[in-house]
Amino acid sequence: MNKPLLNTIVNPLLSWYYSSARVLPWRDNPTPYRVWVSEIMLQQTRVDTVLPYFERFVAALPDIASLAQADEQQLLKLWEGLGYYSRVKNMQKAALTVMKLYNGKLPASFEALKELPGIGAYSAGAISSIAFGLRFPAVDGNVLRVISRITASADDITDIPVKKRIEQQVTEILPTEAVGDFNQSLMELGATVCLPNGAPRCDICPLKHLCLGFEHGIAAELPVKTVKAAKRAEAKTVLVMVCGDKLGVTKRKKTGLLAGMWELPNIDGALSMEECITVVKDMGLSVNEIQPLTEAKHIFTHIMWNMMGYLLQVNEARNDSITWVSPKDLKERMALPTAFKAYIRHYYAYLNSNTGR
DNA sequence: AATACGGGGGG
DNA sequence: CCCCCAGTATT
Repeated sequence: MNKPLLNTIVNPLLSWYYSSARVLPWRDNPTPYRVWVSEIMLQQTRVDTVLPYFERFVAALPDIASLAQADEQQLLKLWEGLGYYSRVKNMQKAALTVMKLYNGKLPASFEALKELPGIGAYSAGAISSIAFGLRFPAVDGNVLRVISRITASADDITDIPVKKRIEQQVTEILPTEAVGDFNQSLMELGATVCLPNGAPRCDICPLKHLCLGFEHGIAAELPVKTVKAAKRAEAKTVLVMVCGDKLGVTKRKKTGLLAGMWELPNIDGALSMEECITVVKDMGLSVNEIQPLTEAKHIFTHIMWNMMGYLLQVNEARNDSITWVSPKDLKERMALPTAFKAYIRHYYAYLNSNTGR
């Protein structure tokens, strides 16, 4: 029913895209591998954040074969700070499948791509259209917002059927030529002009003359989304344990939050200095000095960590659970989540204050 | 249909 | 603070 309206956006949008699109490294040389890597990195992540990660990743792992055989810690290190770490593990699983089933080349098939771990409807459509020129839609948050505004739709875009309907609407207007460019033009408009949070730049929009949301003065009110659940708060006590110039780290379990990454040893709850000393002694370590550190907060999508920390100088002892690492190894090898950044800083500050003596 | 899963940028 | 982001997998 909106097809006549939506059909009219195709040519203006493509023209605008060819004159105004940002220059991005994965657009320069859109091999299937580079498009794949970029699309996975861009899941729930802004372009500016991705740029340095993308260049470093494809330089270290230039093809699917090298990704397939990479060490997991190397993968996590390349992804360190980018978040949603299962993305890179799923990419490696997919790379192994591609080596086995498709002779090391990504299949030029929407259905086959969507079967691969980490590739859902959006990413399969993006790779299909951008890397292979196949006529499939790539409907991300940008596109849901742009289409909602153009059609003045107040439907809740968190609703699965609504999302399916918009995918269908976009499918109907996909051009036969330059389908990848068209999909990107919709996203590009959403990312640079049809901005979220009630801040669309209708003044500079190439589609304002045909946008129903603009015509009715409700573009800023759209799209409609249901609110998400509140995040829970957790108290943590983080240990910055130093032995000589080495730092004590532990590895997180294989599943769940920050799976498989290294971290500073930490205990649930806010421990007093005395409780902290007891815990560390129970780990088989002897404490020479202890000093409370500043509090820190880290906010995940669904959890908030309220952290207290202690700097401890300890003697090395028989202990299976702690790994002692040099500053160099910490920097070059260990993948640490951003949540511990505040306390890692205390470790480096400690090293600096010691070299002065 | 709801929840788990990171982190950062901008109002 | 709150919102949202070139989403996917699991329950």
